[in-house]
Amino acid sequence: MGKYHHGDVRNVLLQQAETILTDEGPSGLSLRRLARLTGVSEAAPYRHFDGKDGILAAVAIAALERFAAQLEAVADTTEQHEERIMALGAAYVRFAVENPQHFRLIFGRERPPLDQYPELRDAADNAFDVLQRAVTSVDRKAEMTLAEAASAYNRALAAWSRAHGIAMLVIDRMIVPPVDQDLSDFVLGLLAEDLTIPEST
Amino acid sequence: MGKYHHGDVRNVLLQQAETILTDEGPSGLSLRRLARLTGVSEAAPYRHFDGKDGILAAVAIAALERFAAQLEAVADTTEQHEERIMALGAAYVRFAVENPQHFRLIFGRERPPLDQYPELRDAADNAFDVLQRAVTSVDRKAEMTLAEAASAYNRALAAWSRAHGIAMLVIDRMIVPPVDQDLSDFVLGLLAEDLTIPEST
DNA sequence: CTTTAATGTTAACAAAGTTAACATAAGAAA
DNA sequence: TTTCTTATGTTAACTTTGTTAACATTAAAG
Repeated sequence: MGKYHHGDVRNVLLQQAETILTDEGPSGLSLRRLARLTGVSEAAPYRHFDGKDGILAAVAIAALERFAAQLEAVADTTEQHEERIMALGAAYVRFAVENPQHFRLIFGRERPPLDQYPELRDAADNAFDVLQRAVTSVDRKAEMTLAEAASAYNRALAAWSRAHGIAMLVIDRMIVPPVDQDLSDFVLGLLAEDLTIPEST
Repeated sequence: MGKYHHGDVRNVLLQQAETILTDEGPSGLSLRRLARLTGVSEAAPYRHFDGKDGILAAVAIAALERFAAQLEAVADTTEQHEERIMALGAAYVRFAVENPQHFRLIFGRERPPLDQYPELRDAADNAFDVLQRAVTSVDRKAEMTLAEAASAYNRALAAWSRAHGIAMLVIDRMIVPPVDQDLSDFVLGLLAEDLTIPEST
């Protein structure tokens, strides 16, 4: 009975972990259950990953790479600067809504410690670099004064935190986007919203 | 030996749970450890709470009440509408920074299900009502047209999500507030930041 | 004083993460 | 080919946790 060495267990485990995580989130992912579902012994995953955090890190890295790629695609296809900021915000929220568990894994407390998984740290840094480059228009940085650069950085933080807040509140169902409106339009509306007091007529 | 009935175990448990949660977060709070630290048998907490979720719910309710009280205090002492929105945002972030674990408990996945703890749901509803009332200036609602009311609601969502995003990214250390600046000033700066493109000089 | 409800206790169970000890397969070295 | 080593699996154990059941004691109601 060739139960030993059934091929690339590592990838099958990762794939299965991806499925479980999508359905039940990081805390619902049990290594033992994962092993059983994969049809392998309960200790087998430890041959391929550094325990549970190791698997979560691997899934998080893959998620961050998809996230970064989607953001970059949007940034690359949007010429106008302001428009690009908005489009990035919408893409950011869209990723969160379409991949809530992955989004939570990327940002939440279940994320393995960055300093123990250098590749995870790199993946995270890269994704946020994409954001920041796109928002601060790095291609013009050479011409910027210090004050301009500082202002650009603040604008990046503002844009990021707005998108992040919307994403979080939506996936936590504290905010329910209107069903009769496109998600992007809803997000763009919130991003563009101006908090200064409207003129009293 | 009067080991039985040492007084109000419930409150001692709650207090101890509060301490543990502050240090280690909801997932670090183990019922058994809590019982041991409290000097009571490991099953005793079940006499006073509906399991782990019950304790978390109790802590979350208390936290939400403090949260709401702090927001309300700020809302009440700020006259000007725009200024009030900003001040609320700063207070929102301040609570998160000063009580990161409680903030996470209120919003995160470890929060017990609202539909199983009606008091928790009430506490949450109340806190967000305080926010929304303050932002939409409910005292003028009678004079509003439908369009104005919709716009006010959108402004409330925008303000909320901005504060929430800053709060989350700061407590997750994705954003590190400048050490040489007051936290509120930093937050107010981000809230006021305008994403429209700056004039090219 | 008796009865009962509240509150504690100990003991057990299942599930999870993890590690150790052992088994087998595959490939390198002889 | 035969042997040695490494990678990969397996089983079995240990610890911690959440939870419940069965039993004990106290406080209060009747």
